[in-house]
Amino acid sequence: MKTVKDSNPITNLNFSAEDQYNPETLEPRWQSQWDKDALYKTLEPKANKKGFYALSMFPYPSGTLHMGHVRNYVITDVIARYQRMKGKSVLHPMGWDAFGLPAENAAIERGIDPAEWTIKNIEQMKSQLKRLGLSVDWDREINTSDSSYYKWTQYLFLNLHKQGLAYQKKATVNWDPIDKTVLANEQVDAEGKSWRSGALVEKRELNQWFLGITQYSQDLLKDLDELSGWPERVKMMQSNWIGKSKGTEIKFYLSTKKSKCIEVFTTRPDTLFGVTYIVLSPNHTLINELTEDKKQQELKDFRKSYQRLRDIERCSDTRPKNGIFLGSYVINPINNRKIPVWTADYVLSEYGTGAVMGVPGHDQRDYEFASKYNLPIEYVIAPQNNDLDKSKAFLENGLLINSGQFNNVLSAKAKSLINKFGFEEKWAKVKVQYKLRDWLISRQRYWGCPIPIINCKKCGEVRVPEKDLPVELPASIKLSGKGSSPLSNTKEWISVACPNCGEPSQRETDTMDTFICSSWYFLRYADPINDSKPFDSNEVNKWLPVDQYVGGIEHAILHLLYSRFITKTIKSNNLIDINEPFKKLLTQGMVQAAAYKNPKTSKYIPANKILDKNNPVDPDTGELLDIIYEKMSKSKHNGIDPGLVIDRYGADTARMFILFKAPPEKDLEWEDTDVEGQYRFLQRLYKLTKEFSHYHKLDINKEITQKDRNKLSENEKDLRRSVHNAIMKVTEDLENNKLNTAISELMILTNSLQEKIDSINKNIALESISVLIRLLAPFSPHIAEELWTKLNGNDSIHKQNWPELDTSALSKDTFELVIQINGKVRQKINVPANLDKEELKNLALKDDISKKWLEGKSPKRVIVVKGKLVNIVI
RNA sequence: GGGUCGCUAGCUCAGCGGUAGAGCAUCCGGCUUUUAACCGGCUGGUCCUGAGUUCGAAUCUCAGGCGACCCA
Repeated sequence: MKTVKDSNPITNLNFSAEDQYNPETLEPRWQSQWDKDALYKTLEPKANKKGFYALSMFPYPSGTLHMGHVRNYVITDVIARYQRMKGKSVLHPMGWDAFGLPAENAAIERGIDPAEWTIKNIEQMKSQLKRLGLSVDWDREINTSDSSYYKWTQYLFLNLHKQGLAYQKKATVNWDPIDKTVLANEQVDAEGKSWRSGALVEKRELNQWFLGITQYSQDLLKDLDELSGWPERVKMMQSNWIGKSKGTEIKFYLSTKKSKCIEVFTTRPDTLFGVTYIVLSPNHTLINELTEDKKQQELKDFRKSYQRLRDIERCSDTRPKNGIFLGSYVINPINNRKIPVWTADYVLSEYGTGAVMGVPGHDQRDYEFASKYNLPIEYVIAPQNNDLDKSKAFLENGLLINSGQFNNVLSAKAKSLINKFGFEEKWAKVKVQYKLRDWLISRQRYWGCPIPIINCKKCGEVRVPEKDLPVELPASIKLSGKGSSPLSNTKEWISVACPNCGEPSQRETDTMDTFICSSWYFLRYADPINDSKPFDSNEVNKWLPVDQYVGGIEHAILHLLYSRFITKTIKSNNLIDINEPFKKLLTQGMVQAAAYKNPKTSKYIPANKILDKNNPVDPDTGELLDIIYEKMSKSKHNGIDPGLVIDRYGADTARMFILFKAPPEKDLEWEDTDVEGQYRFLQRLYKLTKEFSHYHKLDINKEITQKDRNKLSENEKDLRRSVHNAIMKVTEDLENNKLNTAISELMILTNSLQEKIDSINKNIALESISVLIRLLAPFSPHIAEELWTKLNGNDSIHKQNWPELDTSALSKDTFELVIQINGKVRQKINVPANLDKEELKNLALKDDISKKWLEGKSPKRVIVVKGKLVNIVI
């Protein structure tokens, strides 16, 4: 169009309505065709070749698909489709994390059966999901709340029980007063609120089931090193969560009773001379014994106030610390000094030994505590170079002072000397401490996987025999949401004969944390309908580990840590070969949208009530509103329904937008105008191809011969360079999950194609279009398939090979040589590509510009970068 | 307080020693059997700041600023 007029100019022609890009009809048509052809059925990996496993974190079936889901599944889908075109057998499954509270809440609030509610929601979400055109093999769909699945969750639980990794103990637990259930620590947020109900969490003592994840602390930490395909920050978060610290356990014997001692854990044995008091956590096992009679009431009161505090708050550096003196003393083993025993709210019973040594001179929290209660502050470490500032705690390492035989020793050295000394004297031993706690899995809830244990008066806790699995949830029971576990009210279900002795016994009425269900689902996908075992090892070993796992950053710690843990326990049972379940991890960012907030009232105003989006005002008060980009949510009135976007623009546009707008791991801001931009891009490509196929009945399946290649015009060479440049860039970007820039490259190629299409050989044009739509296929599968068909391509485009890069097409005959004078660009000249350094130098020096700058003098220095520039230093 | 990652066009991002780029948006023009328009074109930049290394720094080093996340 731009240069040579073609006899058949193919732009600006008019087509009838049915020829317009119409995703509304085109997309469902292809979706049902793909279904009919079973196009996305999982193919067996070729012999001795591992398949590619592309996995999205499966959704909770809430009933409504939101943009976060769309982003997650589309990212994974692009990766799956790309790998298929690269010739891999791909496993790309989908399922439902279907147990959990919302179903139960629906039952309580509206009397709906949780199972029915769940199934209805799954149907609804599945049909919404299908509109996205995902290349999912739905034959492998799983549902964790279906007994065909949870039978095997129970089976795996029994294995854990056999290994001693599932056990009961009394525990102070987080009690959610709204949901009336126990929460794991991880389900309590930094503000001490339930992650689901938002209620302020309380403390209670109950008998609970735990999984012994702490037995794997070391492995879970160490094996993070294997995970080179994980984001650093996720690994760091896991590492922090596991929280390894090396330190010393030190015994402080009672001053009155030489046989009894308090053990404390410290990472700073070098400060032992500076201990001026000991603090027990308010729940410490020795606390009653160490409290004077007249202080018992005070202790009771103190504990009461302590109960209400949340862990995070208690340990916070900024909060005032409270404590009481218990009235007894212990002896510091290194200097035989008598020091008082206190209790305080800043010491956690769950961590370490539940007791700490107070070193106010060298610990911030101890310093504040000591200052508040007028306890002596002693300095035993001094900085090497500066003076010691006695107005605050000195936290760093340094030289020991006031420390007897250890004076003038450096902290690091002193630590090992004191450890050794204490070890010989039998009051110290080196210990590795982890912050990680065992995983509390009991839930006093109905809609979860029943724990397959029978409590017998004679035999104790007895495993349900494997042949009796699954222990099914009793159907249609009344749920009130009040009191203890709903299962404890189902008399018939509970009563059962002990499998050991046959005596009347009772079933366990707690159900499992849903995180257990989701800790092995990625294994089940490999063999989803096996009814004789959870999965066949051969099937698992064909696909696992997951090659690319995609999901939200909110699962950086819990779900991923639990899945790693369960995988390791299954491996130790020799059921699978893998040590780590997820080879590469992509944590996608949130989908955000503009929310309009009145800064005075903190109220969010729905967008449809705002007339001018650039200067939003409150429709009621006329006050100016803040525009904030926040995660889509009902309360902020900024949610955008994916269904409506697909109605209006089609799934391909929705996919393109969500992939293009930001790199996958970053937050994405929804912008209507940008969605339209994507729609226009697809429409332009559609029209271009459509018109081309209308005028040129060429065979897309025919290869261009080398002979023809040798006769290419400059324009044709340029286009071919763009084509292969796009192949290179898009491929690289896909390999690195840089999906946004990949789409940008597709646009660049489209523009360059459009510019040249009328002035070049039509076979070359067709070849370029063929490459372009194949590169587009993973991103926009429907339109790519439609255009492929329009061009009479063989079979489905999704069964085509990924375009191959011809690096020779990238090279140019000439290039633009930059001439710099003293590092500044002064001239650009076109030169042949094959010149060597000397020739380039001479060419540059001969140029008028250089002569002008040199004024007849010779240059101080000339730097030549081949294929790029010459820098003349004067 | 410590750590990690960012800061490049209005927006989202590439570039990571050698010519500052893409897409979208804006703006202008054209076309029309347009009305989710389309086509063409033009704008637009102290590459957060300062110092250093270098023939040459957006890129490397150091210091500072701002922001996000994690830990305390």
